[in-house]
Amino acid sequence: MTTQETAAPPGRGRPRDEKARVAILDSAAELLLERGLEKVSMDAIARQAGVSKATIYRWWPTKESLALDSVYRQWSATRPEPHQTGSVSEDLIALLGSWSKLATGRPYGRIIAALLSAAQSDPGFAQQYRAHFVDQRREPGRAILRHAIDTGQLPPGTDIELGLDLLYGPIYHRLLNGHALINEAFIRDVVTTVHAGLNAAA
Amino acid sequence: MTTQETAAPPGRGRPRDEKARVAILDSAAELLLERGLEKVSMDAIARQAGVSKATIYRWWPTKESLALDSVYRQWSATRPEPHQTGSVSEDLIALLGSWSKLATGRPYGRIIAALLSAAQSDPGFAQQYRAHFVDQRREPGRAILRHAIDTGQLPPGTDIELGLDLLYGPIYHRLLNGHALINEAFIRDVVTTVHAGLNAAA
Amino acid sequence: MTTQETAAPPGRGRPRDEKARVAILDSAAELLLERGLEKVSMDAIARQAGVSKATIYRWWPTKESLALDSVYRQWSATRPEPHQTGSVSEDLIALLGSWSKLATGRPYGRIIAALLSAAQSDPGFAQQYRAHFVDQRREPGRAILRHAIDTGQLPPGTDIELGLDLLYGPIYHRLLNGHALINEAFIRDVVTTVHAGLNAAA
Amino acid sequence: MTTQETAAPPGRGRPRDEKARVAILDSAAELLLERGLEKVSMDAIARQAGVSKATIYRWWPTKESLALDSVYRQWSATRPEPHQTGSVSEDLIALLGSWSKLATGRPYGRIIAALLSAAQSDPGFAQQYRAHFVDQRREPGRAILRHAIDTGQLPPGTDIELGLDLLYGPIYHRLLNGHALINEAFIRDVVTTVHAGLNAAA
DNA sequence: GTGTAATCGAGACGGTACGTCGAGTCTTGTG
DNA sequence: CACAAGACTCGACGTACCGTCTCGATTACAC
Repeated sequence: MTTQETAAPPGRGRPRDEKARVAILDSAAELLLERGLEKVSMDAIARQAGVSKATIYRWWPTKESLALDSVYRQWSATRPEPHQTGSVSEDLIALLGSWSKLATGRPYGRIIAALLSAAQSDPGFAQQYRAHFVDQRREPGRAILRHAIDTGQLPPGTDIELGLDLLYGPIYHRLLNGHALINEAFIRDVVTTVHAGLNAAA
Repeated sequence: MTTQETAAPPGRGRPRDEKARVAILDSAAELLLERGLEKVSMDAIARQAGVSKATIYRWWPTKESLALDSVYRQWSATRPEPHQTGSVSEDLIALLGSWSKLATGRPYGRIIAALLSAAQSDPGFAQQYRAHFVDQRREPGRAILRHAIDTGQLPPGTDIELGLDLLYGPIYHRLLNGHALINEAFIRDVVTTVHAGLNAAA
Repeated sequence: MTTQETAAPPGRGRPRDEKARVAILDSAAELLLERGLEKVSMDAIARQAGVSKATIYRWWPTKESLALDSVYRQWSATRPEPHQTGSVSEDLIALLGSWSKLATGRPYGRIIAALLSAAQSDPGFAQQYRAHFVDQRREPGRAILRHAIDTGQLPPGTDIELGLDLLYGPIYHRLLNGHALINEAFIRDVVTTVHAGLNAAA
Repeated sequence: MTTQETAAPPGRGRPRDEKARVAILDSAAELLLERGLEKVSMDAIARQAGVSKATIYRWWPTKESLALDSVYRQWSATRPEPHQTGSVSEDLIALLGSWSKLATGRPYGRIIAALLSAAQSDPGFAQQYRAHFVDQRREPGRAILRHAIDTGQLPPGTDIELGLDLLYGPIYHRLLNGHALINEAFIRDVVTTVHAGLNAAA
């Protein structure tokens, strides 16, 4: 689930200090939200976590990978029950609404932007980023769209990946560019329009 | 149009060296495309431009602002005539298609991502970024949508800003996340679906 | 008297601005005494003098040469009449006393030290420094010693240059090292001891 | 004996790299003698020593303090046995002669001048300079003069500090001003005259 | 008066070094 | 082994001066 090996094999030597791991992730998250990725130094994280810098580097190769794990951990902690109402629109609005609330509730936007930026020049990191943040988020949406096709709320030939981009894209767009607010009405409008469009365009 | 003041009053003192200005912008663009923002140093840009670092800092406060001007200059150079066919869909496809070709033709994506990331922590820079890259891009789209409403191709109450987010969002989403290709079919699908959705949802 | 050519041949072109020359020398002296040579920038001198930097460089090749002229001008302004009493000791005490008062009255020490330091690596400047500060100061002392030999207050074979070093050396030593005070008693002791020594050693 | 703290308590953390310390001091000395203080950059010293600039700044706050340690180290290495012959004059000539040979053997003069200059504007540095170069040098001379008083070669009331200034001052004077040579004859003349003077003036 | 020639203020320029900061590595001793 | 402490390399940062250069504007003398 995280970037690095989960642990050493059985029990050779001193075992990994779990408290240190948690302290690092928590300190990182806190500092990242407070200052943003590029304004947070590894020394600061180490100091805040009461941990040696070497200990961080033993488990995370770069600041970015630590940030990724750190934020992912926070986002995973608040995983809301995807309440299936049966209606595509309502399910999507619930899904995207709760996620957008999470994303905009604290300054995650700039961490996401920084990770996104780092991913542009590092294919390996890009893959990790997508695995944790893109795929993980798209999967429940994909399930809802699939279910919608099965129940006839969307035509059989519907391009699910296109649909997901049409749903997530606009929200990410506003999240990153900040040119307009992300509120419930916007989420509702996006879902409604895309739903209608996918039905009509078939 | 650029970041800094256009010039001092009339002619007091030695005038700004226009050749240096162009050399800086060109060198910056070249290096940025080659390596990405964070891997390009001001020293490298200065060296490449045959210019002193102080001269760069005299006119651009940060590397980011230079990158912004530099990329904007390149994008402005290739401003294609938005050929109005009269059909919303065709006009939008032409607009978004030519832009996406420009954006994906060279590794602009990572520069955009870096600028976006910088904008998250600097409101002043965010405003500049939006003025140059967001607003500038949305305006022709906005014109097309307005015209579509006038000609009855879209219902009168259509939310234009929502429409623009639905059109640009998915493309930016793929550009930045790289989880799927941006090709003509995708552009066409986005436009078609959004057009249909805006008509149906009214 | 100064470092640079006194003027252009006859009168072709705009003549040198005398007010600027004085303003530069005065501003330099003021700033030098206030901050010391290495903490004073040419820009600061130019600003203070209400003069362009180029104007300074037109007449003085380096900051050091300007400092030399500037301090020399101040020291020359207060040239006290060397009142010949007829007694070697009294004449020397008067000479060295008035000079040491001048030198210690304001922080000239650090300017002298800086000039001295600059002279170590630049033979041309060293020569100028000596001409203005060393020779100029030794000459009246030399006259007194010569007169002392003529009047029998010092033996005929007295090494005058040695005597001058024995007189000036200790004062400079305290001026530069600051390990002990330079007061009238010290001057008197130096003169008395050296006078006695030169007489006894013959 | 040096500028910085000798070490951290016992053994916490990686110990200071002794090889780096020596390499820095040696490289500094070499470059300083070659070019003089102001023409040597910290980068050059770091490069020559095969060391990072940060490592230098960790242990020496300024270039001047490094130069001081560096030169002091060299001067300490060649500490000649002060051979007591019993004669004040001979002892002093031996002492001052060997020191002046050391000081003039290589271009230490300009480094001394530069340190002296730096000391003029920084009381803390001035104190360090005096501790290393002035006091350290005066002490053996002081011992000789004290012994001379004890053995009746100098009168009981002799002002030792005055004597030291009369001895060292002229030599420093010639060293820094370069208006005349420092040779054995000069040293002998200085010592003889001062010795005679101190005896006669009492 | 009208060149002609040198001056001046303003300020941009190339260059060099500064001293600092952060990333990531390495080297100790301790648990 | 893991880990705390902390020294280390590397490379970039943004700033400060230096000394040079282009401007346009001024001020004299020579014609």
